[in-house]
Amino acid sequence: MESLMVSAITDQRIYVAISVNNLLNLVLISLLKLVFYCRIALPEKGLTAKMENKYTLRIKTYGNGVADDGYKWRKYGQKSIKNSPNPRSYYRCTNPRCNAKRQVERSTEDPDMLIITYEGLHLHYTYSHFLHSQAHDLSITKKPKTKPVAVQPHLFDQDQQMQSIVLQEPLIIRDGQQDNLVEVEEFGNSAMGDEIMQEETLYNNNNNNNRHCSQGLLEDIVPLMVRKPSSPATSSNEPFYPSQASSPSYPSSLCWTPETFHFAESVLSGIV
DNA sequence: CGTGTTTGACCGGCGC
DNA sequence: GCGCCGGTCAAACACG
Repeated sequence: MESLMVSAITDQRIYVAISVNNLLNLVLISLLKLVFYCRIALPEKGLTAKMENKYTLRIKTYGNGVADDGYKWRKYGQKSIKNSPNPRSYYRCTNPRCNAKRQVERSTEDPDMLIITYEGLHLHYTYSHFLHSQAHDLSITKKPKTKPVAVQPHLFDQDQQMQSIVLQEPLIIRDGQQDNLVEVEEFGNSAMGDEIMQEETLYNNNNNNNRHCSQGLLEDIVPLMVRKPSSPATSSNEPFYPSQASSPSYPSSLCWTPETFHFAESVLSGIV
């Protein structure tokens, strides 16, 4: 089983396929620009209806491994694909209530690039989210032995788009007509390769004076892997279990300081 | 023993 | 109808 050597990552690129054809999406893109200095590329047209609930992440990694996205996946197949030297692995969410799937494939052009295709919606929080809410005791450093219980997501009643967001789906906001490819390139990312203990140490060190360092708005709309690409992503079956008590408090390389937030707020107010 | 991976077999869609 | 190909199944196996 592969394990991601996140410590080797110095320049992580995350490509996120999302829909951008409404104001909310534009706001999101603006946020991404602000936080990640991301470059935004318009998509190629012609994505079919088949792509509904299907979206692709392209993740630049250094070393072998599959980035963890906070969900727990079970591999159920692997196939060699025609005209591709790299096999494609098929994963299914281990939550029995969840029909989410993903395919992981190494890019033919760039061996360091992983192409992760998500399909379906998660009907639960990420495990990291769950554990955030569960881990009142900061001394928790081990994986829980019991399987995490699915938590009912807070669904917005009328808006499927918002369901995707709240469910912490990979970054996607869908309006059904036009998909854009957003390339998120994070510069100077630090704190790579943290072990959980190191995370905890970081947390404890920053706990008092860095509480303001919440991820704020992005917390709810950017998936774990995007929010926190420096998370100690392990193999796909060993999800990242942060030791922090609550997600807004844990230290992240994508620290969302009040200054950043106010800056973004002002920019966004300009947009809106 | 429980959980997850591996891998060959099987199935269904699609093009010819 | 046939063959190709991608996706899935499930038994065997590995591992902690």
